[in-house]
Amino acid sequence: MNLKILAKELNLSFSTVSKALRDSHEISPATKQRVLEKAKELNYQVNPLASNFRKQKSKTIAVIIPEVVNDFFGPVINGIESIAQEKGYHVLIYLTHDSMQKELEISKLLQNGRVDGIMISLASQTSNTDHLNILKEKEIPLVFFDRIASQVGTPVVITDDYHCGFIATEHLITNGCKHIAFLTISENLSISNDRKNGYLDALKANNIKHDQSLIRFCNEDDISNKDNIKSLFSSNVQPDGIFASVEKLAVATYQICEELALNIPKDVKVITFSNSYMAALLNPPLSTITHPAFEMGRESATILFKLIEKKGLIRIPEKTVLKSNLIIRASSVR
Amino acid sequence: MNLKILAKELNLSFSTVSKALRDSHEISPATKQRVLEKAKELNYQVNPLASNFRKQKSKTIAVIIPEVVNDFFGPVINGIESIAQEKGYHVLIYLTHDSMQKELEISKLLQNGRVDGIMISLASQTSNTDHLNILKEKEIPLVFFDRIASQVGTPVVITDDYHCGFIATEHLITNGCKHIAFLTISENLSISNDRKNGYLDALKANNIKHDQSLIRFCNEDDISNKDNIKSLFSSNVQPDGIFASVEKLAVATYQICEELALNIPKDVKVITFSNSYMAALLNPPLSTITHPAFEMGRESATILFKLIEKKGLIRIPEKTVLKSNLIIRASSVR
DNA sequence: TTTATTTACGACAACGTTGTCGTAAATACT
DNA sequence: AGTATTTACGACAACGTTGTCGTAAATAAA
Repeated sequence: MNLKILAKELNLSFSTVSKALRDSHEISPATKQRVLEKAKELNYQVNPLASNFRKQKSKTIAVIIPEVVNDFFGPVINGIESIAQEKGYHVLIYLTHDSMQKELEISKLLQNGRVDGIMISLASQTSNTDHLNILKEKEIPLVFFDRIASQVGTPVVITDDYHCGFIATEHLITNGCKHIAFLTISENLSISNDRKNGYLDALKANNIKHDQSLIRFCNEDDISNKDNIKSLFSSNVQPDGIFASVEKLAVATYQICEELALNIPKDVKVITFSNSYMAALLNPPLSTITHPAFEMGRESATILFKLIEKKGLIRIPEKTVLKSNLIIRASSVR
Repeated sequence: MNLKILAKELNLSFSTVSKALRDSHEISPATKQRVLEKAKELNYQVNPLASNFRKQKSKTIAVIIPEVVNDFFGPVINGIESIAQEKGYHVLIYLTHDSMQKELEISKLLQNGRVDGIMISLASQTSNTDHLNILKEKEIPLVFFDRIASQVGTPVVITDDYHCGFIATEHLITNGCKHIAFLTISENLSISNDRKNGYLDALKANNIKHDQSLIRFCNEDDISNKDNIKSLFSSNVQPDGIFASVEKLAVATYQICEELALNIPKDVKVITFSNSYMAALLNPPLSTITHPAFEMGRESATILFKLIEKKGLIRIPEKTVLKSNLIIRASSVR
């Protein structure tokens, strides 16, 4: 089933049929009608491979993320997909598992017209962005969200991580914490650094001397992370507050506290970045800074499609900042 | 940059270059070497749109799922992606949001060669499978996982839902429950029915009369679900055990119990199907039946690729059953 | 009526690749 | 030496669509 067969059935040239199907003004309404009916009758659908090739457009976007087992990236994909579906685009998913090498390989796959645009949230191991600069040079529409690389010079969508780092820390201080530990996952990641800077500035603003040993870098390995956190409690300055920059570190903290028979929030208060709806059901209910993940997906997809459609080369704001939500629960109040 | 330009640079015909790049036996090692070097130098990469079109293969598979914000479908995608990446395939994601209409539209998009194969987990609203039979008739490789439609006659990958329904119910009975409510989400879904049948048979095997009012069908609306669950406790037969077939219903149950000042597990015991790693941290820790989600993704992707590659038309087992895990925690023991 | 313009369609050339086929030259077999 | 076979490459025709261009016929303008 293709245009030629359909055209033969209709006694029309296949270019006429093609134009009729795409509602070209060159074709009379009567002919369009005939063509459309016959197409429906024979269940004709354009061959997307041929069409994409001819137009050198794939009607597809790529989403590159570190992982998908996660209450943040899930809703982000959801948001992206909702916009893509509206626009008639298809969504490819690529996982980096926080590896720069994987991210590099994936970028290479996307250099050659396979997709019309790319949305990416960086791997935590990504320390340079040459591979992304190449995409930018090839003029492939590119949008960063959450874990961004602003130096590439494409639109970015983020949350107010610095501010949230600041107010979450201040919240702990207000609730009596003097020794607040900060658990983070990467020295490369924009979000980690923004959150950390918010934390540091909040300490400074409240005249609390910052203790480098209270900042702990964690990784993918749950066991070593737990050891890392546990060692906090056997050091000179016992923390009375823990600020986790990602959910899994808060969960690890809960487990360590259980193990060490430390009461949350009496002995140590906990707050974390997290999008889990189950935080409220934990024992005790966990205070969180919650991202507008779905909106972030929608917002960044919307920007990407503006880039793709380039309606008269609109200027797109370089940076879009969405507001996160501080949700105070029992784990962080006295 | 394309084959023609590359060929001109090398003083070779473009078909020779094409063959050299694909390591054809028709080309001498020396020439291959030359071509490969030049290709690298000029950073030549095949145009995937042209190549896909010519070969009528997209090197892409589609994954159709109800939602992605979920501790089950996340790891499934992860598993699928890990196999796809190995095989050099790309992964398209489509969300149905449990709507049959969306599922139908998506299937239509995939009828025409856009993908080389499809993996699907049915929408809860899907009540007939004509749209999937069409895909099957068009001989597009198709694999169902978890929420299957066995009548389509393609390979399916599932867990032992009936058995888990049985043993989870029996576990509650062993712990003293006499009136066990079953919370489910759909009358169409294979998994719901399998789980329910396990539940019913366990009751029968233990000589407990089954009370139809203890089976509650829930939907997408959290508020009406809560009302539904709440009404359980104001009926004649107060349940002393709740078996939720999906996590969100267990969470709703926790909230209702909080509201009604019912103690879990003293007043009512709770067990649920769930893949959340946070179940252990709830108050009280929640007993779960946990699926091997990652393995299910890998297993079904592996089967799909066998179908795609059809190495000598291998026979593929119609049904693959993976074992789920019953994890007993405080919420269900006396 | 003559000339300009619009309408409605067909012919045809891409898009970049892949695979089949043809064929000189080189090598192997009688 | 003559014939058969292999090797290594080039020519070329697809794949199905889209968009440009050309052109009869129909309509409008003069």
